[in-house]
Amino acid sequence: MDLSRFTKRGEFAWEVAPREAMHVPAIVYADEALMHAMDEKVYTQVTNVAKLPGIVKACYAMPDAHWGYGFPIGGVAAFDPARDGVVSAGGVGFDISCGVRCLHTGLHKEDLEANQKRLVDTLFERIPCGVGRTGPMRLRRKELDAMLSGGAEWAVSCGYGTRVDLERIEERGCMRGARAEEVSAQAKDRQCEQMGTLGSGNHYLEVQHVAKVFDYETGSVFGLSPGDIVVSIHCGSRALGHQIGTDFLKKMLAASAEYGIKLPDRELACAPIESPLGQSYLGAMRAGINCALANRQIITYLTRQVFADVLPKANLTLLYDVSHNTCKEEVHVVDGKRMPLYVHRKGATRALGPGHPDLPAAFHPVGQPVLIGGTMGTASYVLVGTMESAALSFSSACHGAGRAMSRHQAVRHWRGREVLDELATRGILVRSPSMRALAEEAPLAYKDVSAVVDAADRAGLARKVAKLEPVVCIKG
DNA sequence: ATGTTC
Repeated sequence: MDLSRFTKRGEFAWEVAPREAMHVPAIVYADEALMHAMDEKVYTQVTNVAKLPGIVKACYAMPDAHWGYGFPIGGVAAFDPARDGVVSAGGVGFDISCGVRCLHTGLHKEDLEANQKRLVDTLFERIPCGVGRTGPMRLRRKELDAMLSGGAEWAVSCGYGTRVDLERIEERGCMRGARAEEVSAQAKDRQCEQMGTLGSGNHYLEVQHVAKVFDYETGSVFGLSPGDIVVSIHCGSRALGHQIGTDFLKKMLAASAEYGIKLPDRELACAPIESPLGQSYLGAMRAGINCALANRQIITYLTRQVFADVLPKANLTLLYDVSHNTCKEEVHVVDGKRMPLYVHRKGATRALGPGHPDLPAAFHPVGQPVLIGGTMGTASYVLVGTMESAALSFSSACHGAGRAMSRHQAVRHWRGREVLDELATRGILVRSPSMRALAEEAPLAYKDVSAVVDAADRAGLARKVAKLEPVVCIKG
């Protein structure tokens, strides 16, 4: 990316002052090396979003930002409903409420040694993954609607976990204000057999060990010590979220003209928050959030069954479950005034600081666990939310490594079998229904997740707590 | 991300 258009604001923040139709500045958080390597499209997209009606304060890009549909992936933007602020389907993304859930196992690295192969094979056998795979249940319309209203709370009421799990899920497992009736029949039909499935692309289930702890005090509050075994699940709302995105993009494109919104890019199609279409999308999108929360809860249930068979000593309890593709109503301070805003986070993790009322009591002294998914060959990180991120990024941080190479390029560079074998020599056992998917997801097709996390840490978006390294990975 | 292109 050409840096000459940015003004440096400290070592890790780069600002574009409002120009042309921009209402607010655009700010990218990254170090100089990540800035140089960053997709040129991030500049175009982050400055385009700054032109949308009702945007407040600034449009942000996280250190892992790259080219997305309309908004960059790694983008954060907040809109004021009282000043014609908008909601955008492309600002949430197609995989509504894609997120990461991390589970303690109570096991230590040595406990795995004799069972690693059996564990990966059993997980692969029992956890449906890959394009179009169906899950362990088929929901009738009424049950599906209950799921869309209830999220993980619904899943627990069906026996997929306990109420203790809900405490450690964003929104306590249920996004309020969901409107199942705003979700199309097509979206529901596509989803009815997909609950409890991982999906494809960068989605995965990994068994990881805590390779390093940077902050022992917070690590102890999070229950993370060196050598501990954890399970991380990265997936979202499957076909349902994708269909909601497709349905509403079409409606928003037609409506943008009707509402007199001048779009800098058709992909930024949106509707005023206070309009019937804006409210309809928010209701459907919240139903999509509940679908993702329920999905991760059911996958957790399946994972617990696998551990009960393979490593019965294990006890899987939630550290936390947090999304990185949402639009949520939150109160933030802008120009010294507290106001309700609609915060879009697309490939950006909510990262609440210490004492925030939306956090469970256990996290009040330190802040929210911020779960950063890596690639199958590298590392994942657990960060903790800071007080200063409220002013820096509407309490948001990065979400992963971010792609450095397109899927198409990756397939030309590597063969899936090579990737699999190379990882196996490093002690990482991977299973996937698709060799092509493994080539697409080759670790080197991603940016260096450690550099991304360091930049987020140094910028003050969130602080490093622990580094997780994979042992076993199920990839869609 | 996605019944990997209505």
